[in-house]
Amino acid sequence: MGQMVTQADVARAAGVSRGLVSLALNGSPSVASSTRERILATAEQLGYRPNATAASLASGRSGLIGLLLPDLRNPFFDFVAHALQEAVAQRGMTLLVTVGAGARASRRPVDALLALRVEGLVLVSPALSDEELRGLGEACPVCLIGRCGPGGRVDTIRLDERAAAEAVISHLVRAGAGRLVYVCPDPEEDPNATERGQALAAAARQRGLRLDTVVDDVSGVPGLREQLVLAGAPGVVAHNDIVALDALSVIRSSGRGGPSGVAPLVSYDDTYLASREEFSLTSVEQPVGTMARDAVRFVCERSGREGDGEVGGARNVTVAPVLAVRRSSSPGAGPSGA
Amino acid sequence: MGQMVTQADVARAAGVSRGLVSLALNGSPSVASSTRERILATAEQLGYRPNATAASLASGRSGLIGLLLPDLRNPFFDFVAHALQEAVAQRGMTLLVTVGAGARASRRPVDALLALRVEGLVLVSPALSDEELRGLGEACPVCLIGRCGPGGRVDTIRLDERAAAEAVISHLVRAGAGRLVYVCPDPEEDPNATERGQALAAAARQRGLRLDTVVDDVSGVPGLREQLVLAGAPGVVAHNDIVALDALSVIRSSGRGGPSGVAPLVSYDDTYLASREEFSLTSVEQPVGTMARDAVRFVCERSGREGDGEVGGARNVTVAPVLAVRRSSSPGAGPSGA
DNA sequence: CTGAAAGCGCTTACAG
DNA sequence: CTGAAAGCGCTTACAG
Repeated sequence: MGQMVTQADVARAAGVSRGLVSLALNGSPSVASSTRERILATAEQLGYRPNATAASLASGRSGLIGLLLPDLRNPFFDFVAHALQEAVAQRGMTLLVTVGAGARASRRPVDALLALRVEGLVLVSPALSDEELRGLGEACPVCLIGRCGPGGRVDTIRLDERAAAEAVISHLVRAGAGRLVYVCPDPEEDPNATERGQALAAAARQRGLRLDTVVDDVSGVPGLREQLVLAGAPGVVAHNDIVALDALSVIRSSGRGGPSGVAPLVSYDDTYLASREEFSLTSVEQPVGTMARDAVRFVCERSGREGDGEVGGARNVTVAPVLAVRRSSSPGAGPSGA
Repeated sequence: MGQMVTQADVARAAGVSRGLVSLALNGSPSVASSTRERILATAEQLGYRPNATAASLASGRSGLIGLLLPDLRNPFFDFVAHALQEAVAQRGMTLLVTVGAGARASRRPVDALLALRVEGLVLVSPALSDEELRGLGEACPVCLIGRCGPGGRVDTIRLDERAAAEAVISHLVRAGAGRLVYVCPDPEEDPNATERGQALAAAARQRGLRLDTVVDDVSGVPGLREQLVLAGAPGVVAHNDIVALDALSVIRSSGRGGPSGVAPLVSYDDTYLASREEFSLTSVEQPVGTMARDAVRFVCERSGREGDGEVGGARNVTVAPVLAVRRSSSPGAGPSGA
């Protein structure tokens, strides 16, 4: 695209040195405001566009924070991205998003981010191994959201799974569930499924209840259908709102003796899908804003951009769940959508 | 994060010159394979990580393609991002995603991308003015998806709105609609709403049918509810699948005399939401794969990376719609979800 | 097949 | 308050 105009061009046109242009453009207080004005006007007029790669190379800081998302289909990630965007923009930095699910597909985007010398990396439910994550943590400040900590220098922020499981199960028991079914995606896709399943199993066991796990895959949730025909309606826990939609349609279509589902359902993430009238899903809400702010702060502290002194080992923060109760867990009220 | 190891470090350790390391790392054929092996091994062992910003500065090409998405909530954007990702990866380039809806919120992410010297910019339904877009087109190869062309050097790829409107309206007429309602988001948010509305209005007018437009905002779609109580069920056109969900719940909840909605509904984008059993939306499908491939090719041609010679003025490509017919437009069959 | 050298556009001490 | 200069890590003709 033609030749880009550089600070040198601006300096020449404004009759000052190259260094001064840089200072003026970056708002250094040690530039006379009259000079600054003139330089800015010249830059504007010449159509000067800053070159962030050159600045990054020279200054040693890119002002970039990288985000890896498994996909862009789950509205929960929209929450997360927006919240991070805000925390990042507030620091005058830029958020770069890349997408990759699974270990293989995550590697390339992450490497690209590292090559751009991001000052921090936020990974949401990454499918990378603990060992790989620790390795990343040595190369760059890393904070995980929604995945348990691999150790090393990697910080993590996640839901208190134990408390969430407790809240979910006790709610379902109150709704009349005598046994439980956990519907989760392929654990390869969401590494957190294993941990969540264990927390739920522990909470169920404590009450002497049985918990079965079924996987939601491309063929739907045949396992759930089988569970529903057994005696006694189970309480159903969906790993997230997306999975919950699949579970919900199985529940509704297998409703024994009535137009409404009989099995109470609870899911996680509390996205807009959960609050939609036709689903009205009881769902575990996470304080995404806080999580995002902490994540950005953590990586900035590790990069030396903020805070004082060295950050030592991994920080593992856990946030309290809030159960947003809706109709899916009180089938008596009957779902709408009919 | 400690000091990163550079090519100079690798050169020293391997006992070769700095230039040779660069050539070896980039797979230049003019490096003896034995030498290359040794250099690669040394780099690996030292934990060398390429610095893309330095490479970009030195070579004059970043290998980056920027994508601006309005949000990450609409599953259609997941399609688009994945398809672009594929086309970009195939060229060994990297896709950088940023998010911003509205003119104001789009500016910063776009500037950040430009500062990183992306070799091309793909903007999905951008809310920027024609003038701004033409300006961008002077600074960088730009391709718009789903928005009409601003002229200048900006290429565009979009649905053939005339053909789509024709297909949608004739389908609704066959489904018994005697008048029409178009449900769209705030045109500030999706600049394509205006154009789509006009295409629909033209198609309706040609049949002597009336088309009213109602806006879907935070308060829901009160306008649609009013329309539905008027005499004669209208055919409803939703601007996209997200809007369609809102429209659908209004239609279902206002069903006069039966459990199923009476107004046939058609939407655009054909995302997974449309194909879900409980919605079963008739929706206009777009060939996203082709669109993405073309978009990447267009910007690469303009950047001089591909093709021969200069690309002149704007190329405006239009793609044929395909109507995926489902139950929402044949209310007689009755929606599920009961 | 290999090396020495210039330069990409910027930032930043260091002198004045 | 301003300027001259070194250097960030890499790529790439240009010689050998």
